[in-house]
Amino acid sequence: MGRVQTFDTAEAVRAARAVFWAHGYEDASIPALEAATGLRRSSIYHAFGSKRGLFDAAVGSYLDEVVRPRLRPLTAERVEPDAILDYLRGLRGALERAGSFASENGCLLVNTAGAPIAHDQTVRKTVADYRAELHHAIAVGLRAHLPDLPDDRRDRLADACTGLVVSAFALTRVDNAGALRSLDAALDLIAAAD
Amino acid sequence: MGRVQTFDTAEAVRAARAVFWAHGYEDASIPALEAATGLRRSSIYHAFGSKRGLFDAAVGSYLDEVVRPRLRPLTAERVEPDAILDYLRGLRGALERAGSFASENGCLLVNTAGAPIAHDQTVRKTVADYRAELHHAIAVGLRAHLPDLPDDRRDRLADACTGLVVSAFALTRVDNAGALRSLDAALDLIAAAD
DNA sequence: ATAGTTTTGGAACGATCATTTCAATAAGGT
DNA sequence: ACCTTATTGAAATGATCGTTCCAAAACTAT
Repeated sequence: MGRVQTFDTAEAVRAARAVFWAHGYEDASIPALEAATGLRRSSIYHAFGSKRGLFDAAVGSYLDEVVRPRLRPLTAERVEPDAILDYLRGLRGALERAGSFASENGCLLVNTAGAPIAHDQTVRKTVADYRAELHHAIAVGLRAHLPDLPDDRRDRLADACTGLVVSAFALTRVDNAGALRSLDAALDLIAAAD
Repeated sequence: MGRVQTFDTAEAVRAARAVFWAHGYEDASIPALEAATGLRRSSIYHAFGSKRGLFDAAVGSYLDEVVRPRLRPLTAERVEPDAILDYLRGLRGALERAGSFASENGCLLVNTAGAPIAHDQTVRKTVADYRAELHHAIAVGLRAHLPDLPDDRRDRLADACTGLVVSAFALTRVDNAGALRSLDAALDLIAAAD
């Protein structure tokens, strides 16, 4: 055994994640990634192989540390009846804070969906899987909130809520007020289904 | 008067528009724009000043030739009761055709919303205005379809439909089926409000 | 035809991009 | 303390980026 890695991989990926999140894959330059992670090119290439490798790691970290923790109350063993409302309100709160990272940058994966790198097959699948995961969590949350709603109606309501969450993410950077209206519309739909 | 411009400006802008639409602002290279328009750099820079100038022209052309024609039946003097349904179904039809330009590339402005260039103030406003225009047209269409619906309820329904249209555009490149579900959810909401 | 003006082709610009290379450095394991 | 192996710093690679420049070509107006 020789020298051991001095930096924390997860920490470096988190730092890179923020850069990709804010600037997108193509505009996240190696110098910017160096500055954010505190690593030199050589270390980055040694640890992740390529810019793309680092991006993939960042996406994995985003799913594990950002997306899924937020979704957990909706997918846990026992789901509280108001978990879906808490989720949407929590998201609204995050997007509401003017100048916050979330309100300025939305969702890493939704941004990616419209970016050039989305022509890549693997990336497409990642984003599509993310949408499915989001939809599933929302559907489970709706079942706990509205146990008497027929399955097909609940699934349609989940489609609407999922779409509205996606649109809030897609819009927030450019039209924060519009993004909040999307989330309010989702909360309204759920209230109306009671 | 000297030599007159040999190419058709509107035609060149249309060609450039397709490049920006498919690849995004930052990944639309000058060589690609030259190839698409059939113009040399010098002509492009002479006519539009910069890549950004060409992009702005492309966005204007997109609004005038793509967005507003589609929205016209919703904003005309007389609005047919089913105009809003026709709009959503027409959009669905366009996104449904696998491999079509629309299904592969969504909306130029929604893609732009998540791209790096969206940090530019002017671009932000353009996209926000677009969303407002879309929302207004949808609200007018809903008024013709559901004249008895109270104003506040109609406005909320318009928020939901607008958001779902945006999410369909945001998703289609990466998850076409998910995009269609968003539009179906919008059609469902309108049907349920009858 | 000629003069005057604009467009155009082609080459060159400096800047920045992602990636590679390699020697110097650092830190286990023995 | 030594040897081995991995990490790191720094410089260089070739490619491509958006932009500029200028002389040659093209066309209108007189």
